[in-house]
Amino acid sequence: MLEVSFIRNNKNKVLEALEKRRLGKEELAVIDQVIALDDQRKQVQTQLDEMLAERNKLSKEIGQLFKSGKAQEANTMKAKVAELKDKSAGLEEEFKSIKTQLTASLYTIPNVPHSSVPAGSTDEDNEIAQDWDQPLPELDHDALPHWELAKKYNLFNLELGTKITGSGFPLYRGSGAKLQRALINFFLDEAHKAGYEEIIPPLLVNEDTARATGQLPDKEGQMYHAEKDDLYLIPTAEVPVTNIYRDLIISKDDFPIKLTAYTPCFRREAGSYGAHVRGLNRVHQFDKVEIVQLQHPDHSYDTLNEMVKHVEAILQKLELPYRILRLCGGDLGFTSALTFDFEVYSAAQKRWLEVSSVSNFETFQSNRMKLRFKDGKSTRLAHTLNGSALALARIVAALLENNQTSEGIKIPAALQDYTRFDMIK
RNA sequence: GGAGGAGUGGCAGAGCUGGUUUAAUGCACCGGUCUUGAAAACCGGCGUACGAGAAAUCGUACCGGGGGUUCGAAUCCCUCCUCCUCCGCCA
Repeated sequence: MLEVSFIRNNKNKVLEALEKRRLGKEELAVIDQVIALDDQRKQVQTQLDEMLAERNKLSKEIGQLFKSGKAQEANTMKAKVAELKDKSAGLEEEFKSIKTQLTASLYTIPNVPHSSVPAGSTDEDNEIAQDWDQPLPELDHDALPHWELAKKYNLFNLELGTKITGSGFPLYRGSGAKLQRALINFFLDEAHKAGYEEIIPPLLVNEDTARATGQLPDKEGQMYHAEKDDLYLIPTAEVPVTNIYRDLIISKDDFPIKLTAYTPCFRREAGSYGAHVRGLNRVHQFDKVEIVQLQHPDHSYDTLNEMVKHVEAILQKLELPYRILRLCGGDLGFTSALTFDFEVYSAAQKRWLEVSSVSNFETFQSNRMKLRFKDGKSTRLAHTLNGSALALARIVAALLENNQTSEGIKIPAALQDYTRFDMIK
């Protein structure tokens, strides 16, 4: 979330930025509410602090009086302090209530978009930052979409997933399962070569963790919730991995911190059925290798760029046609300041599929999770970034479709070391 | 799951028969003196957040989380969480 001090000092900038996100007048009004609440908070705190100081002082005196045997005087003073206590109790209530309201308001304010974020409302307004400049693959007219290929070569089975769990939980088998494992190892090795430390995090997280990265409050609907234990299944490894550094003050010299993790990801994706979500296009459980970086504010955009290049290099090795989108204000995630989406071309479906999202959250997450660093004498919030490198399900869809031949499905050269086969037959 | 023990500042570790403890002390860390340089020694500094103030500085809160008793709580009570030991179960 944004810092109140930032909102106070940059009110107009914040308002302009939020307009870029296409927020309505009501949502913009929250900025003034926040400032008003903060004014109240300060006023009440000043009064309360004075009262408590007085109480502390008198209590000490009472102690002294008892020690020197002046019980009579001490008892009169006790009554006085008791009175003071009643007043301060009321004030404390008020203070807590204001702070609760303030926090609740702050939670509704999304991140300020970076100046380079284009105006726009929907995904149609996203800017193509880097287009695919070669001809797109053209398949024979009898080319199959990946869900048909899956049946033909026995690679994954959606009906079995539905039988075991429900729709959107694919079951991979045979070469399909091997391909999945190969991709995970390939992605992890690429991250390792780029200097990321590998993490295997818990897949269930508590409320504090989900709140720190921005999944809670308000986005409960996205996550599966194990109610009995009040734990959430992670929608991305970003959540547990970034939270490693929750409530920590690190040194400036620790930057950059680079972490990677493979995890399954669970997303409820309520209410989306139809042709455009067939096969692996949109599922409730998918595998993903995530990269996370913590960086000094002065260098986070260089880091974002580096992460974009990392994802790009992987897609090139997989020989997949891809393009990079700069998300517009309306499509930008709640917590992000700047996001680049990667899409690969899936040749049988003849459409672009989102396979990665690389974002700089600046201090939005670090403020929530109190992730700071020492910069000389001052303590400052760090910048957090993350990106998918990469999400598997749709990569698999594109690989299968684009590489189908009459003899079988070709495996890209870079992956053959991992699959140990060069063709799915 | 059963029984017992424990959670204190970056770490170690006192305090826990409630009131000069504003959390002792040591280590680590930072600055200084000394030294050709370093080490050692010595001196000083050394948490976070918020508030008041031009500033110096002062104040408030925080001893696992939450609540309570009291004029006053690290210290007493309740509750939750976590860790350790033993027993049981188990990949």
